[in-house]
Amino acid sequence: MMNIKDIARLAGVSASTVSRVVNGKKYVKPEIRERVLDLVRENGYVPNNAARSMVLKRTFTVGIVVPDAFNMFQRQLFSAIERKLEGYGYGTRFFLVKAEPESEKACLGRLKAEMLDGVIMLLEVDDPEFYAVIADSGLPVVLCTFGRADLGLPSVHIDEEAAAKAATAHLIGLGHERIGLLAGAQFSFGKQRQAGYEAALREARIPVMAGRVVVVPSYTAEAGRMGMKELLGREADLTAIFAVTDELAVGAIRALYEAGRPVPDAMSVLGFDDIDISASLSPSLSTVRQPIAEIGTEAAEIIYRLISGVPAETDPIILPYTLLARETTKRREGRDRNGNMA
Amino acid sequence: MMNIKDIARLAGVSASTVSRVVNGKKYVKPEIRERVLDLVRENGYVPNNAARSMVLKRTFTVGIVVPDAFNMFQRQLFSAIERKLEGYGYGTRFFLVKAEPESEKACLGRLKAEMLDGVIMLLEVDDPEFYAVIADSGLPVVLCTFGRADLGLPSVHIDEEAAAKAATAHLIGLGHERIGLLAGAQFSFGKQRQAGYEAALREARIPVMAGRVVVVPSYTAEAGRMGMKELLGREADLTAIFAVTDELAVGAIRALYEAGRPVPDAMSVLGFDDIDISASLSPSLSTVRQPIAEIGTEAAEIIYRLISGVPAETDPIILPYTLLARETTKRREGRDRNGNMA
DNA sequence: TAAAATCCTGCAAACGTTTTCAGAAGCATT
DNA sequence: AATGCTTCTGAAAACGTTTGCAGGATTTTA
Repeated sequence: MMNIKDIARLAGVSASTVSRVVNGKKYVKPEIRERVLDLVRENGYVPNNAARSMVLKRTFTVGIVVPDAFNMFQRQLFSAIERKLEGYGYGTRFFLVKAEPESEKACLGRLKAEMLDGVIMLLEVDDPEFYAVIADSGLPVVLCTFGRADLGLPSVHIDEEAAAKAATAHLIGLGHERIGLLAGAQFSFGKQRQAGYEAALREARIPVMAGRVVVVPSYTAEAGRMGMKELLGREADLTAIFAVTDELAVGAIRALYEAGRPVPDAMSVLGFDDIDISASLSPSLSTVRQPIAEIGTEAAEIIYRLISGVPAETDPIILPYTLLARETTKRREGRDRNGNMA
Repeated sequence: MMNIKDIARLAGVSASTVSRVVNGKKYVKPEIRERVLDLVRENGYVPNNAARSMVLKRTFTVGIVVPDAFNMFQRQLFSAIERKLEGYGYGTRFFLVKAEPESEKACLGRLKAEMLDGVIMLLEVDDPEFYAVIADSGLPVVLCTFGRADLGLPSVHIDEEAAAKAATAHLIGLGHERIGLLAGAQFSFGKQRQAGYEAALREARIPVMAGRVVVVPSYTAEAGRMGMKELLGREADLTAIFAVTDELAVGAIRALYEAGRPVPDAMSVLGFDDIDISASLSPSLSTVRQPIAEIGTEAAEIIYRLISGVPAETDPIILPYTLLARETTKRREGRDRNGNMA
C-alpha cells in the first residue's frame, strides 16, 4: 500500500506538499500540483483514514445504532439518513446491538473506540447510563423514531399514540367495535401504540377488553401469526385487528387465511409503518405511514447541525403520520350482532 | 476523552504498562494490574481504534460491499456473516455502492482508506479493475452469492442456473407449459436464472417464446407488478409465472389480484430466494430457498482463513438450494387447451 | 533598487497506540 | 558472592497523516 511519503519521494517533494495537493490547499505551484496529482492517480493513492482522523480528531463519520435484527423500516430509514449525510460529506457506520443488555455495553465501547463525529440512535436502549456516557463525552446524539423526554436529547419521531389512536378510530369509523390488538412489549412504541388503541376505544365508549389484546414477543410475521391464532382461539367474534407493525399484520392475515377467514371480508386488518412491501400485498395492507424519508432527513440534518456546533434544540421534532386506508380494512356490513349500540 | 496517558498518569505508571494491562499481556505486577483495571473501568477508558490500527496495521474489521438499496435477502446474509465473524473477534463495516459506476470507484477508494483486513462482496461489481486493484493490494476477498470464474477469486453461491431450471421444472411437473418469466438484467443471477428457465423448457420440449419473458429494470415488487401487467397484456394464456426474485413474485401476484386472476387457481407463481416474509404470505409463496445462513457462514469462514494466512481455495463453493413448493404453485387442472402434448 | 507582500516549500511536532529494547529488581542456583 | 533466570517497568520508535512555523523565492509596491 502506497503512503504519502512514497508519493512524495516519487514526485521529488515533501509529504507536506503531497498533503496540500490531496486536500486541495492553496500555495502549491501548479506544475507540481499536476505532477503529484498524476502520481496519485497512477498509484491509486488514498490517504489512510486512521492516520488522518488521528490528527484531525474527527472522522467525518456518524454512527448509526440499530438493532441487530433491523427490519425493512429501519433499513429504509437508514437509506434516507445515509443519503442526506453523504451530501454533507459525512459517511455512516453501523453499530448493531443485540437484545441482550450486555450487547448495549459492548456497543458503547465500540462507539467510544471509533472517534465518531456523532451518533444517530435508531434503537431504543433502556440503560440510562448509555445515554449519559455518550452525552457527557460531548458526542452529538439524536434519537430517531423515538424520544426520551427525561434525557433532554434531540429526537425526531411521530406522535405514536396519536397515530395509533387515529388508526383505531379508522376501524371504529368503519363500523367495527370488537377490535383486537396485536401489541408488543419490546420498544416503547409498543406501549404507546397500545395506549393509542385504548384511547380511541375509550373515546368511542367501547370497552377495552384485555381478552382482545395479545402482546407478542417480537415484531415478526411469525409472531403475528401466532398472536392472531391465540386471539382467534379466545375471541371468536372480532371483526377487526390492529397490528402495531406491518410484519405483525402480515402474520395475522396469514393466520386468518389458515383459519379460512378472508381479509377484509371476514376481518379487517390494519398495520403500522408502511414497509415497502405493504402496498404490493394482495390485498394491499391498510396501515399508518411514518414519513420515513423525512424522519431520516431531519435526523441527519440535526446531527449535522450539532456536529457543526449549532446549539441543540432539544424539543422533539414531531412529524406527521398518514393513515393509508387500503384494501385490508373495510366497512363492517350486516346485522349488529347484539342490538346495543354501546 | 481519556487516553492511555491519562490512565497512566492516574495510576502512576507508564503508558506501556497500561497498554499491557488492557491487552492482557503477561509481566505486570498483579497489584498494578488491579489498580490500572479499576481506573480503566472508572473512567470508561477504551483504546482508540485509529491509533491502535495504525501500529498494528490491522483493524479486525472486514468490509461488506453491498448494493445501496440492499434487500431483505442481503440483510439476512449480512446477519449470518456478522454473527460468524464476531465469533472470530472480527467486526464488519458496510460499504454501500449505488447503481452508478462512479459509485464503484468511490467505494474502492473508501475500502483502501480503511485498512480493512478483508472484504466480502455481496454486490457484483462489473468493473474488472475493481477486483484487480483489491486483489493486487493483497486484500483478502470473497465473492458471496455470485462467482466470477475469470478472476480466480474464492466465492460461495448456489448453482443459479440449476436452481432456476429445477424451479421451472417444478412448474412443468405440475402440468404447466405456458410459463411466463419475470427476469432481470441487473446482476448476473438475472441472466443465469433466465438460462435455467430456458434450459428446463428445452429439456421438456416446450418452445422458448420471447413473448413470455419480461425483463424488469429492478427487483422490486412494483417492478414485478408492472412486468406482470405487461405479460398479461401481451399473453393472455399463461398458466404459470416464474419470477426470478420473491419481491418480483409479490408484485406479480398483486398484478394478478388486480386483474382478478386468483393465485394459484388461475395462475401459479413461483419466486426465488425465500425472503423472510415469503412463508407468511397468504397464500404462502412457493420459491427456491438459498441457504442464507450457510452461505454467510461459509463466506465468513473463508475470509477468516484468508486473513489468517491460509492459502486461498479458489474453486467456488457451491451450496445446495431447496425448492419450496408452497401454496402459490398448483397442479394445472382441466382440459389441455390444444390437444398436442408437445 | 529596496522594502513589503505574496507565494511556495520542507521540517518537525503532534495525534494515541503497541512493542522492542534495555535495564532494574528479585530470586534461585552455583 | 557471582551468575543466571524470571519478572517487571519505562523510554523511545513507529504507524501515516496534517499543519504551524520558518525561511526562501518571487512578485508587487514605493
